[in-house]
Amino acid sequence: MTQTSFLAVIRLLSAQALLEQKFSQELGSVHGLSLNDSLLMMHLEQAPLLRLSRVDLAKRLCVSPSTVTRMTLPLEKLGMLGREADVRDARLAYVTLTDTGRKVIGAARQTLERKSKEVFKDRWGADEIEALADLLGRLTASQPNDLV
Amino acid sequence: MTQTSFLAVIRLLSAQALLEQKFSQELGSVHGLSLNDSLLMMHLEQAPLLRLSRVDLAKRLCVSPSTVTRMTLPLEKLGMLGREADVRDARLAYVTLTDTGRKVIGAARQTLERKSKEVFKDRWGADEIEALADLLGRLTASQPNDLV
DNA sequence: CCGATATCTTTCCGAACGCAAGCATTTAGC
DNA sequence: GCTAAATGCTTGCGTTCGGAAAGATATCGG
Repeated sequence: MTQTSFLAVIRLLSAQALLEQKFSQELGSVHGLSLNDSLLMMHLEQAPLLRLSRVDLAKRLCVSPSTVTRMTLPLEKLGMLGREADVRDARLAYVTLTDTGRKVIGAARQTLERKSKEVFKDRWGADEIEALADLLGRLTASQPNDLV
Repeated sequence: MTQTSFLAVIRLLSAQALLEQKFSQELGSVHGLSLNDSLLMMHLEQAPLLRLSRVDLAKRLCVSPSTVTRMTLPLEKLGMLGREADVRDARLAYVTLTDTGRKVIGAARQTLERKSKEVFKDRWGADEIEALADLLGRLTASQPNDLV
C-alpha cells in the first residue's frame, strides 16, 4: 500500500525530468537560454521595476546565491540583463531586465507556450489542465511570489 | 492572457525545484543517496528480475546513458548495485539491485514517504492529493514504465 | 559469409551547481 | 560611537551532468 502523497511526489519528479528534456534543447538552440535562465528572466519580467536582488532571485528559483551570480554573468555580457545599485543599501546589486532582455524572453516565452500546448495535446481536456495548474499552484504558493 | 498549459508547466518546474531542495539534503546525509540515485534504485526494485539495462534506466530517468554509468559506479562499489551480463547479448551490462541495495532503498523510501506527507500536511485534502497524483500520472504515462 | 548499419557502454571534455570561505556593508546592542 | 552579528554578493573547489567520440557486439541485406 503506497501513500498517495508519495506517489504524487515521485510522479512530479519524473514529470519534471520529462519536461526538461523536451524543452531544454529547443530553448537553448533557438534562444540561447537554459530553462533556469528563462525562469529567472520571467521573474524579472513581473517584478515591480523589472529588477530583483540576487538573493531574492535565488529564493524564487530555489538555487544558491552563487548560482544566480554565475547565471547572470553571461546574460549581462549579452546585454539581456543589467546591474543596478540601491541608493540606501550599497550591498544590494539588483539584476535588471533590459529592453533586449524583454524581447528575448518574450520570444522564448512563445516557444515555451507552444511546447506546453504540445504536452497536453492528446487526451487532455481544458478542465483537466486547469485542475493540474491549480493544484500545482497550491504547492508553489508556499514560496515567495509565485510566477505568472 | 496566459495559457493554462503554460501555467501548469511553469508551476510544475517551480514545484520540482522546491521539492528537490526539501528532500535532497536529508536523503543525502541520512542514506547517502541523491534523489536520482533513489529513483534509479526504485526502478530496479519493481523490475522483473531486479535488473535493468543501462539504456533502459537512462530512458526511465530521462538522463543520458553516460550519467547512468557514472551514477552506478559508486553505488556498485558500496555493494548496493551489481553487474550482470546477458547470455544472448554481450553488449548488455545489466544493473542489478543487491540485498544490501534493497535494504537501503527501503529505508530511503520511508524517508521520502515521511517528507512527502509533510509537503501536503497543511491545506490539502486526501481527495486533492489523489487528484494531483492522478493528473501527474497522465503526464508520466507517456514514458516507458511508470514508477510505483 | 561479409560488409554496412544499429545498439550498448564507457571515457573525455566543457558547462552548471552547492557549499564553504571571504569581503563589504548594514543593523543591533550597549 | 563602537563592537558584534547579520545580510548581500562573489570566488574557489569538488561534484554532477550532457554531448561527442570510440570500442565492442549484434543485426540486416545481399
